[in-house]
Amino acid sequence: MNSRVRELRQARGLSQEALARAVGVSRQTINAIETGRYDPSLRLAVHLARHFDSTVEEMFDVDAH
Amino acid sequence: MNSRVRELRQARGLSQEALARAVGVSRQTINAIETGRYDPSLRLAVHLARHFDSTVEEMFDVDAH
DNA sequence: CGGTGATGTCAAGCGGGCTTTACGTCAAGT
DNA sequence: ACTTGACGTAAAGCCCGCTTGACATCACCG
Repeated sequence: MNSRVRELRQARGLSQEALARAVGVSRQTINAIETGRYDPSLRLAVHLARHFDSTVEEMFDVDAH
Repeated sequence: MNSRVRELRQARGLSQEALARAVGVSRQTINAIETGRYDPSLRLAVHLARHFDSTVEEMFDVDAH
């Protein structure tokens, strides 16, 4: 699933680790989502969207691939 | 996780089975989500929100419980 | 050159999301 | 009384989301 996590994270100058701590998951989880290795849970997706003042629909492209 | 799936489904006069078919999952999955036994995946949550012309954030209360 | 931060990825393990199959209950209608 | 539809739930099994721990690479900087 494509997402704008990396784009938004970098736009704010955050490391994967800093974002991971901010949303309560491990650094590897953020990396896996950014590299498309797996999709976040609904809960994590909402937390990520909130963190970037966005919405789930705007941040995650459920239709890609 | 609380959701408005049951409320919206009933408002449209759909059975769990009809909704399940519409969003591409089993009837048991819809039932489990409505009864709070587990949370939908991000993909399914988006499909459900779309089906009801709503948004993920409006349909699912990630903070409940 | 040596150290540090950021990133990518792997492996093992746990629990959860979803499936199929299968029951049981209840309401409504004939 | 019987059937039918809708719902609730259980069990077994598969795959995925997430964890910790570990290792490698690369850029940058003293």
